[in-house]
Amino acid sequence: MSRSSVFALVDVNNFYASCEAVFEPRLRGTALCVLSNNDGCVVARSKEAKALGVKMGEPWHLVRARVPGLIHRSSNYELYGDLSACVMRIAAQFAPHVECYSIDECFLELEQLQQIELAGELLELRTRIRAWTGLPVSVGVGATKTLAKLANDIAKGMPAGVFHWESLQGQERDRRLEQIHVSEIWGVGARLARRLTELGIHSASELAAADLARIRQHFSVTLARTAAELRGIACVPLVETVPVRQQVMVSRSFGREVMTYESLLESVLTFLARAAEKLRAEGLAAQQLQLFVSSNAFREDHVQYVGGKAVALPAPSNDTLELASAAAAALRSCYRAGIRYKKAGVLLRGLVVTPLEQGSLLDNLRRRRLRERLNTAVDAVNERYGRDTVRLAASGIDREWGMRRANVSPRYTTRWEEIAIAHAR
DNA sequence: TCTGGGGTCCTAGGACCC
DNA sequence: TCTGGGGTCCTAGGACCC
Repeated sequence: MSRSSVFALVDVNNFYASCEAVFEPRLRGTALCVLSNNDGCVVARSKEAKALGVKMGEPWHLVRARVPGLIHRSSNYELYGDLSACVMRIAAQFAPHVECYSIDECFLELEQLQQIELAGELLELRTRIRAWTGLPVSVGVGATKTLAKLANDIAKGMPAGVFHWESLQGQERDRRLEQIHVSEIWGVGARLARRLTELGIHSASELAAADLARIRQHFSVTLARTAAELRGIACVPLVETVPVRQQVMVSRSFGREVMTYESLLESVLTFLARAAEKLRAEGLAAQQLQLFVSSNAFREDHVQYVGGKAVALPAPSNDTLELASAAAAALRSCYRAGIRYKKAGVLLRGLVVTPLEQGSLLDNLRRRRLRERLNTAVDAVNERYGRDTVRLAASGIDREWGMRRANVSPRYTTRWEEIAIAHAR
C-alpha cells in the first residue's frame, strides 16, 4: 500500500429493502421490512421503517404488533446476490484494487487525487450504480478502512451521498471524533464498548488518543489496530483475492418443531446436500463433518437439548452420498427421543483444495470417479432446473419442517419463469 | 404461535515434545 | 521445602462482522 492511496467504502443503502423496491416501485417511500428465514426477524428496513423505530434483528411478530402499517417481504437471497454482483462489477470500473467485503459493501483503494477530482469520480460511480441497477449507494473516503467506514456513516446523511474524511479541517475532525461513540466504530461491538467505557474511553477521539500498548494489553491486537486506524495509520490492508474458506456451514431453524428421527434426518440430509454442493462449486473437500441439533431455546416449558457429533472422514470428500452416510451415523449417535427439535445444522471443516489423489488405501478409485460424474450431473441439473430438483430420497418429499417464507418476491433477474409471476402481481 | 444464518480472527489453556 | 523452560499444535470459547 503506497502512502498516496486512500480507501473508499461503497455501501448500498438499506440493501435488501432497496433491492425489493427496484422491481416493485410502489414500495418506494414505504415503511418496508425484509425478514430473515422463517420470517423470524427484521434484517433490513427502509428509511421510513427505521424512522418508525423498527430495530435491526427485532422479532417480526413483536414488530408487527407494535408498529401498524409496515410492509414486509421474506428474504430473497438469490435476487440480492445477483444485484450485489452487478454493483461490484460497476464499482470495479472505478478502481484498480477492490475488496468485496460483504453482500452490500466494497472497499476501493484509490490513488490520492486532488479532493475535487476524487469527489467527481465517486459521484460518477454513484450515479452509474443508480442508473444501471436502480440501487442507491453511499461512499465514504478516508486514509484507513476504519475512517472510510466512519465517513460512510456521514455520507448517508448527505444529499450528495459522498463524504471525504480528509475534507474536515483539523479542529473540525477532532470535534467529529468526539461525537462518535465507541460502539459506532467498525470492530467495536457491544461487549468491547462496555469494557471501554468502564475504562473511561467513551468516544472515538478518546480511543484514538489511548495508549496503544495499554489497549493491546487490556484487549487485543485487533483493537489496538482499530485505535491506530482512527489516527490515520493504515493497519488493515485491502483483501483483493478471496481467501480459500475454512468451513462451510448450512443450518436452519425449522418452520415448526420436529420430533421424529425421520424428519430430523430429512432436514440434516437436505442441509448436507447443500453444503456438499458448495464444496464442489468451490473445488474443495472436507476432512471433518460436524452435526448439531437443538431444541427451541425460547421455550422454557420444554425439555432443552443441544446435541452434536464430529466425525473425521477417512479421506477428504465432497461426495454427497459419502458425506450423507457420515451425517446419518452422526445423527444416530446424538438423537434423543422425546425432544422437540427446532434447529439443525451441518458444518464441514478441514477443507482442502481438490483434486486430490491420495485417498485412503481402502478407497476404490473407479467408484470414486463414478461418484464424481454423478455429483457433477446432479449439480448441473439443479443449476438449470432449480435447487433440489434431483435430491436424496431420504431428504424428504413433504418436508413438514420446511421454512416459512410467506411473502417472498420473484427472482426477477435469475429465473425466467418467475418474471411471469411478477407480471401477474 | 411467531425469536436468522454464515462467516472470521484472537486468545487462553492443555497436551505433548525435547 | 524445593519441583525447568521453551516450543508447537489443537481446541474451545469469546468477540466481531454483515
